[in-house]
Amino acid sequence: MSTITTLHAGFAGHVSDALDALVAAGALPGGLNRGAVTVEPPRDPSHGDLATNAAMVLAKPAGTNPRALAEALVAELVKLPLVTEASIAGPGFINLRLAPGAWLDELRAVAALGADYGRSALGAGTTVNVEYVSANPTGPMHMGHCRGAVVGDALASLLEFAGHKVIREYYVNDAGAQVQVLGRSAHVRYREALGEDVGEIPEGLYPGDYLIPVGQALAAEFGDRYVGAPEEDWLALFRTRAVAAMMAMIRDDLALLGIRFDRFSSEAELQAAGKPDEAEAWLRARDLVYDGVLEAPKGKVVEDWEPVALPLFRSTRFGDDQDRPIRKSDGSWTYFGADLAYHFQKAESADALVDIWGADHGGTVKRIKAAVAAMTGEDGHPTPFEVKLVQMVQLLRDGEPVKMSKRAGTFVTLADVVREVGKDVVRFTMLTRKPEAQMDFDFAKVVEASKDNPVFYVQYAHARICSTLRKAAAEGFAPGDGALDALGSEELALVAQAAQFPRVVEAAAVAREPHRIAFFLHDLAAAFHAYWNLGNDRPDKRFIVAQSADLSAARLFLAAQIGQVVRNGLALLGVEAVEEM
RNA sequence: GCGCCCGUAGCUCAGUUGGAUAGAGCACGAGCCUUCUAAGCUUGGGGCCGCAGGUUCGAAUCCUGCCGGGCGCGCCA
Repeated sequence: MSTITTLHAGFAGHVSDALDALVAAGALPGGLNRGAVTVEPPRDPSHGDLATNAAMVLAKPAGTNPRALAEALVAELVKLPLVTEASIAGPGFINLRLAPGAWLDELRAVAALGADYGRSALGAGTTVNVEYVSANPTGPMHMGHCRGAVVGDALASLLEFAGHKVIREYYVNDAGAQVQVLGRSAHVRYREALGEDVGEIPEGLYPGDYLIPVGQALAAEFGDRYVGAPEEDWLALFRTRAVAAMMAMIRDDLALLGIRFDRFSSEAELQAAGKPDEAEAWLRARDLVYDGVLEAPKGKVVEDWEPVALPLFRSTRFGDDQDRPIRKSDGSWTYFGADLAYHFQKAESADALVDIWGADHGGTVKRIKAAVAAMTGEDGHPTPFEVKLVQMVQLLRDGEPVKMSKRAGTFVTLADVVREVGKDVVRFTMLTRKPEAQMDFDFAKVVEASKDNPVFYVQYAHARICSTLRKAAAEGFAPGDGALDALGSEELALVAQAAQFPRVVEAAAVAREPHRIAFFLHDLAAAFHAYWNLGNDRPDKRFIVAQSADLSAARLFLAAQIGQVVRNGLALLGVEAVEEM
């Protein structure tokens, strides 16, 4: 790993050093918590290049006033060679102006670090398990799964880039009633493959054509052996084969989006290995599971409701509204009972857990958080666990909602959408909104090649850079950092914009919000396009200035590094940085 | 009835986790192509940050209560 320090990280350190100097001089008490101290660019660039709130947040605990502390801090900060001015503003902000050399150093850092520019050690090598998609293995992926898939995958990449080890995990729900239905559906297709006229697929089974090849494969393998046989002879077998086929199909769908998982965990295997039993025993020993009577459901009338004694997990002790059953009255595991054990299993090999769920599962967040808290928190340090809910995506075509019905077979598959608009468009679009907000996905708009469409806008910036570098090479100019002093304030402003990337990566990783990268890229692309257009009216502001090899080399070096930052950002989102459009 | 999420320009949305005069795109008005890609840029108007309190040096951001929208509320998955 390189020892190059990026600009923002460097100045965070400088402010910290200045505070240490004040402590050493007796001007500030030691041991203050500096967690709230920030060093970041001010919202209004006219205030300077960097601002810190250190004096304001430390004044009160230090027993002094912000102004006095700021003055002492300024006296330290002006000693830094790259600081040209340090001033106090407003309630006690300290604004710093930096020498051009600070930005030029950053530009060299981008070049030196290349694809690693923006990579952070923030995660300190701790392992984060990110579970996402986890679509039921009963059919192809549809658009309802898409957003969670993209958000989860981008988040995983982001956390890796921010210094975590990441496990990308898919939980295969291959143990519930729905896979029994899948097995029966496969049996119908199996009989059909053997020549039987099965007519309409019966109500309650999966009617999709995607099970036809599964039936054919079963027919080829087993002949007519299971045609008239009782269900207990074939259901487990057919279910297993059908699930395997569905998972193969889902992997193909995911591959279209460029998504791959490190681990597929099977609910059926989890149960076969006795994990839920172990969890129950462990919880019972601590009186966290007891036999109790479940309350009747609220908010709607259930006619056949009968109070029954069930093993309940005391989730109310950890903030849930109600204790939750882990087994059904027939003794089999509820989804929650197995999921609880599953999360405990995940926590054994990770320092933190993140689940990406659809908003329709929001009602079960409290119980699973309660379970993780109960099972990992005995030592007082529960495994950090977050559930990110992604809201549903409304599909539109020219402003009209696309009607979807599983029964009518008109649901929109992920594969169809990716084929129609492309992986990059799907991925970027899904990341241009914070996940917890509802979004529309209009086929007409997302393929539009204009600035209305952020995907093309960002890719266009990268393509322009590549095109410029190609043209320069053809004319005998090459990027070089030998005369970077030739760069002026407009160029340095562009560097300042790009230099935010490492900060944005860290902030996005901490917040688990990959969409921030997408917005950063849009802003950077806008800054680049604006700079580019200076050359329309003023040939002396173009990247290639025929009269000056030095200036051209410096500007091309700048262009190349902006391109590098765009590439690094797009890589996190899993979007291709096209070189030509 | 309860829980979770959302409410910011006419529309679609950001807002650096409590910072300075709240931003961008679309739409509307006015400009910029014998060009390194105009798939772009410049510029103008447009705001009770849902409402009301509270917390503090300081609130779109945190707390409480309302209002409006979405999702969910068997032993389903």
